[in-house]
Amino acid sequence: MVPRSFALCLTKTEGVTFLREHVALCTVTKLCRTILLEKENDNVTLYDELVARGLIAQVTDEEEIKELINTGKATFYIGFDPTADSLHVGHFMALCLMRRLQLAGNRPIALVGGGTGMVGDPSGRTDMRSMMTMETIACNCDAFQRQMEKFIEFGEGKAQLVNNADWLLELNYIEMLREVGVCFSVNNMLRADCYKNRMEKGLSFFEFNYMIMQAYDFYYLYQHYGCNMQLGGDDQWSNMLAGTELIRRKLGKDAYAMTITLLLTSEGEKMGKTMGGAVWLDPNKTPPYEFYQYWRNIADADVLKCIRMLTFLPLEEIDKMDAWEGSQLNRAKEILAFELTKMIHGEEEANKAQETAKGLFAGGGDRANMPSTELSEADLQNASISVIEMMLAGKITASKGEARRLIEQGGVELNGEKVKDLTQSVTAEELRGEGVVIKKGKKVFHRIYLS
RNA sequence: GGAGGAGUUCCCGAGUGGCUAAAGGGGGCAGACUGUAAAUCUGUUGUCUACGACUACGGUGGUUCGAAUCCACCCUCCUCCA
Repeated sequence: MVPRSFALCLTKTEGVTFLREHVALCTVTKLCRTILLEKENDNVTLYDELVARGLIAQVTDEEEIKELINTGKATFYIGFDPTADSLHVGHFMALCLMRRLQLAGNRPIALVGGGTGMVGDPSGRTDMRSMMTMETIACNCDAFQRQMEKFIEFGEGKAQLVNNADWLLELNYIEMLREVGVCFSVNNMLRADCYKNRMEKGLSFFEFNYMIMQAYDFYYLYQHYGCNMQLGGDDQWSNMLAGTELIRRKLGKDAYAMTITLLLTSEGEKMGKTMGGAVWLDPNKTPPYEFYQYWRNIADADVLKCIRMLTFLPLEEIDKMDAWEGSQLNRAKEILAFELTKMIHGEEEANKAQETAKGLFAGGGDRANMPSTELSEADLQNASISVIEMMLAGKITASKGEARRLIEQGGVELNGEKVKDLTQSVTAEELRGEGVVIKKGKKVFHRIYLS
């Protein structure tokens, strides 16, 4: 993957979008606050709500943590490793949780792993991550910060953003060993789940240290920011325990850890993966319409779980949906897709995506917002272009061979008509204005037009 | 440091000189059936200027009319011994 410089990512339109989204989010924030207030009146505490939503996987000390977060006394951190130039839906849950906790008065610390990113977490991995350059990491960290600002309020007395490069990079090896290394038992570390599947394939000493670095982060934040709790994905459990353990040994103090249930599909796979890779939060990497469609196409078995875990809809409302069956669930998918798109891209974009989808699947419809590709005269030959060429230009297929195959199998439509001829093409005239719509399979619509 | 083993297409994994763009499975994509779901059945799954050509079995050279298959060196990983 080619690292994109952050400056490049921020186009003028994105700046506008950003503002718009931010406004939309503030509305959501207000809404959530009212919901939460209502909750409090009903004597449903934050912790209970998190449990009811199925968000909590493991905790180190349930009673203490309950007390801490319900009373807004927690200062907690979540780490994000800068492995890409955008957050994806996997991070989304963590962001939502931060927000939930922040709304209840707790102080979030978002930690970007500029330092740990230099090593890479072996958890849940069967092979070593490729090492990233310093520049890539720094650029990714910046991008993360931008995106997080949409969800969490940063500032004095509010959420804070830290980068562990600030303290990890200057550590001295020998000092580190003497200070921290003595607190870890290799025997114990090897028992950790996250290393188990690496025992077969091999685990380098380099990666083995990841856990220690993460533990050190917690230790550092505890001392410098009064951070008393760490949140993370369930796959982080061992790394997080290492942190509480280190704090106990070095400082004789208690710190807590809580893991978030990993969002898996009913097939047991990590949510948010498509053939094109992850589902990103950055509209340039995953356009709102595609984002919407991802959730719209979710399996029956996963809808309610997602609504419960990811949206801010009141629990009573969700409980009602629980009774929904069969094609009624289709409605639930629509709600899920809409709510999430609204949270990430703003209400306006969510409406657009929904209308576009409805239009397309009901036939005809509004062409303006579907994914589209603009061609120029230079793409044409003799004032026309073949369907195969257009599919390639619109990145609907990866190769001409694939496009051919699809046409042969009857999987391509042009303006609602099945394409039967491999050489079929359209003229420049037809491409002007609205252009033409190519449909691949049942769900992929793409508009091609001439500038 | 020593001994042995492995590296094949998106993944797993067959393949020991031509019949191999490479068995089988998984995954993906498409068709039928549906609810933009799942399951099932069918087809398909390197690229292209497409009855042909080109690129591919860790890397680089070599042997041969011909190499994923044989040889040399190198790289990476695994297992056992120290």
